[in-house]
Amino acid sequence: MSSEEVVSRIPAFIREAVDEDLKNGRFKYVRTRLPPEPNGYLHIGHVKAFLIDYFTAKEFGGELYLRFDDTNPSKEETEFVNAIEDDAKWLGIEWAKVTFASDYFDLLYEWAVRLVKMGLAYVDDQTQEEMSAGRGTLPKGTKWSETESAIRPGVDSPYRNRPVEESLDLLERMKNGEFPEGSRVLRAKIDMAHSNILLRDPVMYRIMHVHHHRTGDKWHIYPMYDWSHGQNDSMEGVTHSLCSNEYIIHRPLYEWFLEKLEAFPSRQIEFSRLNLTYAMMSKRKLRKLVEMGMVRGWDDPRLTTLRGLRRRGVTPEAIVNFVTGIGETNNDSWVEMAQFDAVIRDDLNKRAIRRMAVLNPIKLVIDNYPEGESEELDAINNPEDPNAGARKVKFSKTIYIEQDDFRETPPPKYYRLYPGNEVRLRYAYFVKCTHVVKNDKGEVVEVHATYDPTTRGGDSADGRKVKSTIHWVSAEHAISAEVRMYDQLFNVERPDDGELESIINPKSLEILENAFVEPALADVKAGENVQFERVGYFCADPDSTPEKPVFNLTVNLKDTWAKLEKKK
RNA sequence: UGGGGCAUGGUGCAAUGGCAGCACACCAGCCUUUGGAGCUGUGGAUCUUGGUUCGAAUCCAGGUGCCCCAGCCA
Repeated sequence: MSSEEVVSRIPAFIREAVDEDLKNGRFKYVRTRLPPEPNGYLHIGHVKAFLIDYFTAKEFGGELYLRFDDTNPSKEETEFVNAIEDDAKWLGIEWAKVTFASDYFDLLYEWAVRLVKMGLAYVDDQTQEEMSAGRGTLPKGTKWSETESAIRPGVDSPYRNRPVEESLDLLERMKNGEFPEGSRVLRAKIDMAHSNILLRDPVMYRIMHVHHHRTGDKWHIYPMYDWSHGQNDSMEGVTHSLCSNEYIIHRPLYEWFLEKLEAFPSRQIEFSRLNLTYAMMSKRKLRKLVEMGMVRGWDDPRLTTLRGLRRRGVTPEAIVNFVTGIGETNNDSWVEMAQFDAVIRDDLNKRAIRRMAVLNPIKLVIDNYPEGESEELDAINNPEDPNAGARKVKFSKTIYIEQDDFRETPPPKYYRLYPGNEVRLRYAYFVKCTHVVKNDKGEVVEVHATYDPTTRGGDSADGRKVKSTIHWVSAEHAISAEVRMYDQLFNVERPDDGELESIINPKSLEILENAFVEPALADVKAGENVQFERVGYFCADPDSTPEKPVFNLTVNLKDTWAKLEKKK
């Protein structure tokens, strides 16, 4: 009946799973969680998980918890907790409350004691090497393809059947800090011959004499991911624990613990991670890029960190539209950056005001325009948005135009300015090129033209047409600006594959110091989106000063001519 | 080699036994005071081999390819 269709932001396979759980009574409500580890800044790869969690809760009338996974104090910092929260808020994610894995350390320890008492966990005194060998696997670093025979079954640890009381005592003393790091661990007692290696008595606690950003020096043992994540989900009453495909093999373990403990049966559901061509998602390499100074920081506009995208001028709406638009499955996939660019353009086309800016200026002198005079012309702020209003732009005898908009000898299909050709100056007049002035080296330093005063505003009274409209700024009135032009940071499509030094694009940043923008941009605020007509979308950078605004290229406009010319 | 996961135009996603469709990209054209935006159109895909069925992208069996796992990381 209704022509309106409710558009879901989550994939069918998740919606169906949640529906089923609600129908068959496994759950009576929906609660999801975002589990970032506070050891780095958020990038667009995280956004996919964030949005699936957020929209799953939202569409089922449930709630979302933001839970920091701070189980490894040697890697995590408070700085990142705040940054992640800020970024998620900026994105528009809303949560019912913020929690920490460390909030549950006490209860988790009680649960571990229960498992020991049930005979389902034990303290193991083996060295790491002994444990690894006992697991029936090859040394770290071995490629699966180099394994010549079937994987061997594991061998029980000599400590596997030690008395419950002994494990209990040892665990207590591990907690109290009586033993050196690496000397003992608590392991679940599952099955050393299991075909899924994760179930060959996985480690639950390891000894770490490390200060924790929230619990201080209280703990000397810290839980592993598998002995924390699912338990926290359950303790918080999280119904659906949505994560990436790499955790599929962890699911049996996730379920084993909760079943044995007869705890709230949170359900883990997986989906594939987002890969974006020409983007770096590896936290380790992202960090290296920053530390080596290959980019200017975590918020460098060339990075697909949330902070980088924000500084570049990408709006939260564009990010959400993009990520929900590509859909989710269990397929490995690489989404083309061009698709992201298209969404960004679509978003900015509707919201960005239009201004004229000349990035690589060359002087155009209008010989028949009166010396020393100027006038104001009407220009609209956004043809896509009538509410954006209009402005005045100053026009005078000497203006700057783009070097690209003039050729002394035009190639075929070139419609812009060249000797003898007439073009329209946007919102101003028709001008016809008469001659050029060159320097000693034979380079054109000035273009001369005459204008037709009857074409004021850009329309000819006699109905004559021009094939091209170019942008300009009045030399006398323009504001000097710095414009930062960005290109792909990497010269390979899938940068996670290669070594950083060899795949980095040395020309990913070009700084144009001598750009000019129209006076209406004098009071531009950092973060403001603007389209430089015929060039691209830009965003005012925080580095801007009242004397000299700085702009970042967000994304260029589609350039049919550039494509045409490239083909030649 | 053991276990697990995934295969639909160039890319990403639909089609839940009944005409293989959408978006991005590509190509051609229309329109244009942004060579922008918009509009129209063309081309191009079910990994493979069998089977079940009136009918298979979908179900079954075999094969092939790619990805993940042998941290006291998450």
